[in-house]
Amino acid sequence: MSSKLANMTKWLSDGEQRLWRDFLRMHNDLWAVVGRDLQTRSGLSPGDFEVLVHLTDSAGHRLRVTELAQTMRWERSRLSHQLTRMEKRGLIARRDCPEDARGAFVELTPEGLSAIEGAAPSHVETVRGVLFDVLTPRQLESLADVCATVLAGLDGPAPAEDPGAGQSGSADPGSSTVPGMTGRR
Amino acid sequence: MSSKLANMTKWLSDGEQRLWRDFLRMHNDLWAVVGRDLQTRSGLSPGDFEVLVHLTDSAGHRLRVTELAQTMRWERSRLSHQLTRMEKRGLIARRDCPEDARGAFVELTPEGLSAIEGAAPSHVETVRGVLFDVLTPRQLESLADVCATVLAGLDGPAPAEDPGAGQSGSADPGSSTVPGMTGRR
DNA sequence: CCAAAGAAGTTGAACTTTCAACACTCACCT
DNA sequence: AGGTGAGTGTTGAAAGTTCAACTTCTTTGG
Repeated sequence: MSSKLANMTKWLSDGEQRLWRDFLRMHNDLWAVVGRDLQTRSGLSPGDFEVLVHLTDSAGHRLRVTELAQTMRWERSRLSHQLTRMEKRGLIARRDCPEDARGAFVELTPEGLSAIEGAAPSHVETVRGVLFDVLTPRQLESLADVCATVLAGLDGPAPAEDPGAGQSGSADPGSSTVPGMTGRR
Repeated sequence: MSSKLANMTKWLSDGEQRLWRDFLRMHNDLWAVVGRDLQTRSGLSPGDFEVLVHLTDSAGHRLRVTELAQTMRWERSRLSHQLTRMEKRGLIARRDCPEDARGAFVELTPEGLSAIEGAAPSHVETVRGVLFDVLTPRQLESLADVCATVLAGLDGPAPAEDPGAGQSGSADPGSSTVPGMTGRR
């Protein structure tokens, strides 16, 4: 038996392992704080808030369901359930789409608008408190750099196959009033 | 009197907003890849894997439930449900605790051990592929620094101003064979 | 024009996570 | 003793997520 060549794993070093755990834990704890703040101070779940953010950011405060799902990187089904719950609470409304009878618009209601306007200040404060206020400008720069690099690695690493993955222009017109999120789970 | 001081929000700048979104997206996408790999290549959920990691790391391959929950930062209830599912699949076993009749041990079974041994190589490979292979040593250093700072801020957020932010002994005996995680969700 | 393929959204069932009890045991106090 | 308060772990229901159909409409190609 030629014992070693084929499947040796290059394990993580101690430092790598610590970094990986810390990285996960950082997000975990940070997100827990932010999510709890949102929930308790505004009665919105992170999912609620994210939907409202994207609607607020969009022209006419309305979006096609699929477009919203792609922006949020949620499955359409998950979003549909979420929208049903939010519709029940009056935060959004569904509208028929004249151009494509299969489709539907999601529209921000006045209630939804005031909900996010009420939630945003405290949310921003929390985000500052856990991230922007504790890191130096240099650290923030590094973090931005790391994020960009990792995301680039995830978006375009066409390894060997899978023709249908091209996500080209990262059209993310970060715009108006309220800070954004991207889900978890 | 300065009229409008009370409730002005200091919003996020464009750059801050972009960083915040990218940060969340980075974790999101990265975690999606890692989780999917785990699930499809080993039949283990991230939760399964994390439980197994911590049991593998512990003396005697057994831990008290609360200890495990604290390490993982899961609620006891969530862990209990998770353990029930894993017990059904034979990955772990529950044992009575002689010292404290209220308590219980969770123990790694042979099946659990071989499950994680089978899963680990591919998992490590994936983690390298999305993180350690795409970042330079300098970037990794920065990231480690950022993680440490943010975590310190979350752990000991002395509400008022605290000049000497203590770096207490974060006793994390990162030890044996397998890389760790910390749960999402 | 019509059948087949495909896209948009929704739905129901299974699964996971959260939340609020619950049962049981321990530790302390008089 | 014996009562009370706290700690350990489990449970059931509600909320949220995933997965695989399914319905409806659009597009494509003969």
